[in-house]
Amino acid sequence: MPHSLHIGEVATRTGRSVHAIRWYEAQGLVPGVERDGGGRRVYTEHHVGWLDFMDRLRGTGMSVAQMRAYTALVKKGSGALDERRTLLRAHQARVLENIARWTEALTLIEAKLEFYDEWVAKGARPPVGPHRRVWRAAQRHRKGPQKAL
Amino acid sequence: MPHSLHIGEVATRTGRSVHAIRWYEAQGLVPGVERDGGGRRVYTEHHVGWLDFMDRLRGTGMSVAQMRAYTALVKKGSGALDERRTLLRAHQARVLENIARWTEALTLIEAKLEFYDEWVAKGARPPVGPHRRVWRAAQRHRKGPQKAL
DNA sequence: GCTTGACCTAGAGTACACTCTAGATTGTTC
DNA sequence: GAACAATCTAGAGTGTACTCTAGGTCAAGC
Repeated sequence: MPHSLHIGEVATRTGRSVHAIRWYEAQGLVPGVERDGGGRRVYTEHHVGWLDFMDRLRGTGMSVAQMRAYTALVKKGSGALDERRTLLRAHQARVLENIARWTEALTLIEAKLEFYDEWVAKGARPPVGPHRRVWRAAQRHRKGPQKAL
Repeated sequence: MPHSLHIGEVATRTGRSVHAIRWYEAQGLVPGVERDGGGRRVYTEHHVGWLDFMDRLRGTGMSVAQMRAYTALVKKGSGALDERRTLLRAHQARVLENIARWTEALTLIEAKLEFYDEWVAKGARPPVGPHRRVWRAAQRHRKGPQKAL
């Protein structure tokens, strides 16, 4: 007998607004939501876990459209396992790429901060030495246009 | 004598559209753009570098409003060095947080993929063992609501 | 049985960051 | 000097992901 929850509790537990949870359901991102006699949505722990996972996907830049596709595959059951794997692996690759991109940008930001620190310490703009070297090395890795996230 | 560029070349070099570059300028994100006799924007290598840096900031989730603030400080010159550092350090902290968040999500995605791999290999849904352990460990790290990016 | 709070639906509104259109001007090439 | 490409301005339109409003229903406590 799974303990059942109303939407308000789910909102508290997942840290999302009631509106957002209903909107997610309308977008096809929350399968298996039952209703009680009065027409109110009834959730279980399972839904809380699912919503948390959805947040992980969203929080790593997966679009709602892709989350919808993934959710649809999960609804299909074990027949769509391969497709589920493919979708998730594609996302994994994107996450890896993004971590790499963010890490590279971090190096640049750190170099700039060191440059500023030196500037403040010396009271004069330092020669653009190591800072600029880091920068140019980073530029070389930029093959083409980068889409923002 | 810095080689000068028109907006089209800058667009090609930075991988952004001509529209986007003009829009960035209108948003106060590109200081020091001169005009030629015919009213056309004239850029130098320096602007290309600046735009690339702006892309790094955008690509790591800095909002246009914050980029505008940073650009304004740069325009002010060495008097606003401290504020520049503060702003950039705050962004550095956000980038670090995000890398951590993405890395954590990656672990989860990997666990789910392993679970799927096992499922496919065995032909039956495996007991939710190590996969679920990783998951729960990750859940414990989630203190509260997480904003998507 | 009446108030109060949580819930319901449908749809409008918002924030952000572009992206594109229209109509005009400028510079170059034949 | 005509054609054509590239540029200009002002402003409208787009996509994404919510976020909120309006107007109503339902259930529990007094």
